[in-house]
Amino acid sequence: MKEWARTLESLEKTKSTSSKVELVASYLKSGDPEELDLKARFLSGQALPLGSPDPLNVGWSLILEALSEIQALEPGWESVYREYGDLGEAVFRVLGEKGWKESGPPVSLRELGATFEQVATIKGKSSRQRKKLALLNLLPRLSPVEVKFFLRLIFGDLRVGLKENLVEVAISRAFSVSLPAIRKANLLLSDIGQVACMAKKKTVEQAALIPGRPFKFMLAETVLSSGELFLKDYREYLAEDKYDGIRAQLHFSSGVVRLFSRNLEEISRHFPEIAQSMTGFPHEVILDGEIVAFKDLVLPFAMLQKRLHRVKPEKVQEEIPVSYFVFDLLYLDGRSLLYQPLSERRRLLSSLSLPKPIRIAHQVKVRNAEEMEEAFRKSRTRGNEGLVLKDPKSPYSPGKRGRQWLKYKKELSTLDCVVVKVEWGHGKRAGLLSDFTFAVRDRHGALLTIGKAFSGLTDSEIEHLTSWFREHALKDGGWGLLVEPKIIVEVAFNGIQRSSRHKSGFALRFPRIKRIREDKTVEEISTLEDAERIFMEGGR
DNA sequence: TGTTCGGCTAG
DNA sequence: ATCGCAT
DNA sequence: ATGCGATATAGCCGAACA
Repeated sequence: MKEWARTLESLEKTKSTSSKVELVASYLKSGDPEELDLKARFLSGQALPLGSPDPLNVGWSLILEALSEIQALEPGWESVYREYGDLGEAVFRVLGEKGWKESGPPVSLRELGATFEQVATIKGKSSRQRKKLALLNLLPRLSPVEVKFFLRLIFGDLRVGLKENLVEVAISRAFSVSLPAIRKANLLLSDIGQVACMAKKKTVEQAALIPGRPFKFMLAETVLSSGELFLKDYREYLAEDKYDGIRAQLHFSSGVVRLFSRNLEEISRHFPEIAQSMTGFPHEVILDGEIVAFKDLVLPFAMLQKRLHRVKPEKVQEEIPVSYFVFDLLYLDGRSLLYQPLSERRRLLSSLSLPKPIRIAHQVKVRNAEEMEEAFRKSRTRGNEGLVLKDPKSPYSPGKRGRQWLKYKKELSTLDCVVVKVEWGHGKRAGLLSDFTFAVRDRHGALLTIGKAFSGLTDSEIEHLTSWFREHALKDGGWGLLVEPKIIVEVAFNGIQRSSRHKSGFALRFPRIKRIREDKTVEEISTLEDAERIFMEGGR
């Protein structure tokens, strides 16, 4: 682990992408070749292989308990935490301060990996204690830097400016295998460790799509207007309804149905009606689509949410039935279709007759802005969010968010809200008040909170506002400040729903700050009635 | 039985 | 989702 | 212009715990 932590320390200090890649490439080539898979995986911030059956189930509270048992948390550690906005960094500082020395045999990456897998399998009574014991077996044997990255790895974010994408680049560099070949192998196998080993053995070309084994999903980018799509040359898009549900990949092979969610988790048992319907289907297929709550009509996402993660879905199966709207066919009877153009995949898809709760996604061709707007309106009428526009010639490029798929959604009206509470940020936002709770007013002028947002402002706006908030604090709660209701922000969002979390009785879905309204006063902000109106209009 | 925690989903 | 940096 | 990394929300469920 020493070498791993040293490498991460160097990465943390360098901004340049090319130096990072160099560092990682030489680290991958050095040391014990038996540990190559773990090196690649741990550098990507994954404690467990993607799609592992059991998660770690280790979080803040358990970590804090374990740390206090080894006396790693001196009184006052919280202020150190606030200074750096990162638990790993805070513990690193505290341990350094007290001259902490590790003792016992050093921890190898192999042992680290084995511990993670063991921790994941621990379940049942007193599992918390047993998980903690497993962590305590390692902690005293780690140096302060190792502890720092050990904790960050558990949280799944190393915060050194390197993610799996750059690890792929480094693998390509280290073993002189072309980057596209590495990317392709990784998307098919979803195992960066295995890909690193194959690169070393020069066998990446053997990576293939395997029915039953999930791979990364193709994602879409957002477009704001129909105008921007048809400005340039003549184009034609396939416009599909954008369903508001959960994305899923269905594999049907050797009589077995497996459904996977976007993070490659197997979710088959949560949707038995989909799995069962495929019994006896005459083709081997891999499908891509969206699982939606559906009862004659498409139901809102909130309904589907009640079915998610249910161990006994039968209880709600009748009340909240689901449909699987399929929009892509990626594999058919022994043949991968990933590199076939979308139009061809779609043609083959339509030729299959899929069983009942599985349906084919609504799709039309659009050639100009008018047709696109028309398709958009119709999609909304069917209860869907908008459109996904696809280039008919495009291959299926998993893991890529490219301009080949574009999503177009409705702009919901915005609300002007006043900021009443602000909280300290984390990581690079440490020391900045970056997280705003805001309110609307009722008819008596009382301020009722309706949401919390952090994105949408530039760094300099946040910096500027931080000093303003410091000067206009009403109360310091440690985690942040209650502030004078003077800063008005225009908030955009994707939906509004009833909620007990906020005093207004509503919560916004995906709120983000559009701009600061310097021209408005608190008397002029949006009212509870405004929120109710948007709610009634079907803001969901 | 109610509460806390961890993890998952969406954009 | 958004911003900002690196290339 | 593009790719990548960093920043975080609300709601819901189940499992473990008190």
